[in-house]
Amino acid sequence: MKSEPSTFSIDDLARKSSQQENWDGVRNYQVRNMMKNEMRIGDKAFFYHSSCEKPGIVGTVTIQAVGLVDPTAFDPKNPYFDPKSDRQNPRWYMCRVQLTEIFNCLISLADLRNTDKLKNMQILRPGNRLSITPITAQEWQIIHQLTC
DNA sequence: GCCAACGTTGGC
DNA sequence: GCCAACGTTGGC
Repeated sequence: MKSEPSTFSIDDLARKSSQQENWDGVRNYQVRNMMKNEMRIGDKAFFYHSSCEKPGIVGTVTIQAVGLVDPTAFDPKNPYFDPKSDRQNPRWYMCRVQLTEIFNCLISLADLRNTDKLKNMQILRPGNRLSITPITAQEWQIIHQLTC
């Protein structure tokens, strides 16, 4: 799960007293469908910092809730406001994540690219623009072996 | 700031 | 349903 650390970093998540946060503001249909239909409570995800000086994986989260209506779409003052979504017929959904691990060191994008067994990961494909992408159990294990 | 690689929009 | 134009993402 990608987030721009200037908007919401893993440290921001750690500062929450509950160490939980709604993953709101997603305005992409494929990603919405993942949060609405494919994610399951208890699923684990890597937290990835994107569009920053050192892009890469900084820790892991556990999914606490799935398929929640995203209320930011209803608020005209919210940057993620979408007039085409209304409470009777919501267009956008979110999930809720809980902080699980913060890695001692970053697993950089270069580290991921340099790992042969990860070369088919969706996030490494050219033009990948989805803020959430599925990974396999094997990829989960291999990435954990890159931690220090 | 550049640019590739998308996704979205809207006219037809 | 097609497709051009436009907007966004995100690494570099």
